[in-house]
Amino acid sequence: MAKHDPDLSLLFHALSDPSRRAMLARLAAGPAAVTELAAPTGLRLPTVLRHLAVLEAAGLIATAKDGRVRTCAFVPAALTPARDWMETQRALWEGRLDRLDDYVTRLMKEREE
Amino acid sequence: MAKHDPDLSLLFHALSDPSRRAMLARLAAGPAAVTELAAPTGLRLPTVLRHLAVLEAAGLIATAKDGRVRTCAFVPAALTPARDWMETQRALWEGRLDRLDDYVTRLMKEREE
DNA sequence: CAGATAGTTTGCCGATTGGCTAAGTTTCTA
DNA sequence: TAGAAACTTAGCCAATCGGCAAACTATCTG
Repeated sequence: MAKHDPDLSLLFHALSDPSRRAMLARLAAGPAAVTELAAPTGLRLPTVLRHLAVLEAAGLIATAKDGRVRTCAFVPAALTPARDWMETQRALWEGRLDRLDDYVTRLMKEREE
Repeated sequence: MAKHDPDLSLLFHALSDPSRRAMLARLAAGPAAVTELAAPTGLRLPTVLRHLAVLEAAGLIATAKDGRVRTCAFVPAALTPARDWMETQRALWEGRLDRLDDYVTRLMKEREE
């Protein structure tokens, strides 16, 4: 129980840190340079760079270097696997309710006989 | 940049482990006892208990002890903050596109003059 | 060319994580 | 009531995490 869905693990892990979520939120409003992302966090550049590496490994951002400036951009499509997984859980849950419903209905019918 | 949304951090962190996701998936199909959850994972009971503690701290499951058996149940509503956060990011992103669109439109108009 | 700018790499630190074994505790059940 | 069943607690371990300072590498800009 460990090898499956490594992407999903990377994704949820990337989202589990407030600083990373803050950077993502900033990037969702438009691309930004590393220093620009670091400013509001109060974190040092090396720390920010590592957060960005985590986000990039999860596919949540894409970066490119132009001159001495690295520009980062949000990749919203990366969120869909997470959304899909949660939706699957909900569907499973609803399926369970349906089956419970069926069960109850069957019980009622049997009682009628 | 650390105090905000502690719940969201707990939530995403809880979802970032494959064993925990597997347990949640099992629970989405209906309540189960601790040993029952442990079986398919290949993990020892103490390890499973700690995973369950993480899930419960995130509000993703509720547990209750009846006799010597602890029964665990999925709490699907706990997923909504995560879903909402992702939806907010998407909305921000779309807002950005709209603004880009406005910008382009304005440029075109200026060019016409 | 001499700074200043913007990243980047390296290496350290304490805290947290995910795993285990061993040794309880509580609750059935024969 | 003796033993099995089902957790539970305590404590250990290696690996990862999130943070930092210091030193280095490019790339502008005056």
